Amino acid sequence: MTATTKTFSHSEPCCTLDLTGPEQRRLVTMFNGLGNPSRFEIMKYLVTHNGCITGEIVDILPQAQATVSQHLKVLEKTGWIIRSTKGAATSVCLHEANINWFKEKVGEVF
Amino acid sequence: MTATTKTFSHSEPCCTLDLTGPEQRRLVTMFNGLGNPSRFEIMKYLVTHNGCITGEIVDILPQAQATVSQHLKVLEKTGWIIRSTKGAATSVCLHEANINWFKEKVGEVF
DNA sequence: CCTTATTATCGTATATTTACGATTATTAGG
DNA sequence: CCTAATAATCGTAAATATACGATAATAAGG
Repeated sequence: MTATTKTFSHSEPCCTLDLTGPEQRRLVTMFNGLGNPSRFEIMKYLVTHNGCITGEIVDILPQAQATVSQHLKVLEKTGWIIRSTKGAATSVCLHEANINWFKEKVGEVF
Repeated sequence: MTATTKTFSHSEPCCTLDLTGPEQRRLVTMFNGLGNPSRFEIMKYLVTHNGCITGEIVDILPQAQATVSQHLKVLEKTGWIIRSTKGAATSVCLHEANINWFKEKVGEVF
């Protein structure tokens, strides 16, 4: 290694952005999960109604129960929520760990 | 207004999340824009090659030129990049203002 | 002008997403 | 057990996204 100082002719990156493989796919998946108005609305509702049951979410959305159920499935699969059986109903919670991970990564990236 | 202290029986929201209308749609649109592996890869490349020309991006992606062009169009439409004619070529830059706005909103939300 | 380089757009095929009604589990209460 | 309440799944239709090759548009150089 020489003692000369390195110089760059292009603009420096604003961050390292060392995401690869599974981590990168996971991040893209989370982006995709929230890239839908209905699903965003669900997340927004959960901020003030964390742990509510599915039926409550169905009531506040203008779509059929089956459609909302599908959206919830996507939100679960992409890591935004956790669902747990609560008698005959299902309780829906924000997946705080994943959400924090997402926010962290977005903060680092770009 | 009374002097009594308000109490809540449900868990407090972690933030205000006062997004609505156009702002909310814009955020969802940006989520959607990055919710694709190829488009994420382009953004990642731009971090270290900001201002590069389209052909360079075509070269590093495993897809046809037409496909990459479409992805660039989406990234532009959803506010992630800016394109500007550079002779016969097109220079691609990160839309820093929008990116910062996005990061800010994601930081506030959820 | 003609050619080359570069990128966008067109037309199209395939896959995925989104939405719905209908049906099927699952749980709780009587 | 039967019924009601709740939510998931099925089957399917329509819309959107993704990908490609072919073609068109644009700019620069000779």
